[in-house]
Amino acid sequence: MAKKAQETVDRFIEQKGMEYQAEGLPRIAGRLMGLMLIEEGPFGFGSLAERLKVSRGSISTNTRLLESLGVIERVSKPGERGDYFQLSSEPYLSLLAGINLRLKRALANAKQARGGLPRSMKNAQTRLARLESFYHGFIENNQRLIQSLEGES
Amino acid sequence: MAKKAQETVDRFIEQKGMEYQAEGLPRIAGRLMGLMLIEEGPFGFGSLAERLKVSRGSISTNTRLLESLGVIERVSKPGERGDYFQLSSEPYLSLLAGINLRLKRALANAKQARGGLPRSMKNAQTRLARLESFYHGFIENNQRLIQSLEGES
DNA sequence: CATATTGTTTAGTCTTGACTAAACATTAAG
DNA sequence: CTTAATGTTTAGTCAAGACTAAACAATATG
Repeated sequence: MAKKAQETVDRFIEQKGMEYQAEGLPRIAGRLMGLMLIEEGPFGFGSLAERLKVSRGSISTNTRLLESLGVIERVSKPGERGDYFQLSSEPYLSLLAGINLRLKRALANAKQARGGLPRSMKNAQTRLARLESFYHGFIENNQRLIQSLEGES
Repeated sequence: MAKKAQETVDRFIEQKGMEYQAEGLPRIAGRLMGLMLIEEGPFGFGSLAERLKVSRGSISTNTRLLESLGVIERVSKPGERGDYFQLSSEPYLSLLAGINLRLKRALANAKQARGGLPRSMKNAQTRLARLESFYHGFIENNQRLIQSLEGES
């Protein structure tokens, strides 16, 4: 592979690591995503550990994390013993679903609170109603994006 | 205030604390947001420390964090020495702007990577293009939400 | 000036979690 | 059966950061 391409690949992997870290997720999970996005899978368990220079334990933990998020999947190769991993067919669908789940919980909390307040707390009622409307709009947006992604698959 | 209302208020504040923590932010920042959403401001610096039973240092740190996110603002009261805080007029605008900033950075990273890859890596090109399209859709959604919030203000 | 109030900064504690190395259980291969 | 391989779990280390108490600087008040 050309030197420039190799540099591009490595930089992208590290960038994804930093992006994940900025979102409060493990850096290694981000690097795994970066690798799987930019190189050809499926990837063997051991080869991931070697390639990213991390322990097998970290591969185990972080692949299971990404699996639980639905962005990668564990596959098997005929005749091969070990596990292999690859990007899910629609990684972003699962991601959006997870985001919406948390948003819906927050929305429910706000609604519950507003319901428990006396009518006299008018301003609080208004602020909570606005919060709910924001959550609602966000959730709707995501839902639309989910449908458009489902449409093109 | 009715006992039920008080319980509702307290529960909401703690819920917001947990929500913030789940997003990787300090719990106290979430509690501050919860309080300012559900009770009437502006809130004095010292009263915040007492009300939430945390140190003044924590109030200082977390109010400045929320200020930097644009969701609360520091105000002054005529004749009063201390600082007061209240929810910004449009807290969610700033929040959305911050999200879009990070998304745009990630989008730029993906574009840069795709540009640095040889044409021969066709599948990688496709995967990155899809990633970019996802980011693009998400950013557009947020932008639309921002405009609708600006419209109703 | 002396004292009190206010917000920030600093020093230190404590918890959390990311990560590694090694032990482990399971299963395949010889 | 023995050995090797594979993935998970465990024990332990390390760093990051949330939080507190106290020192601090600045300013108002008497």
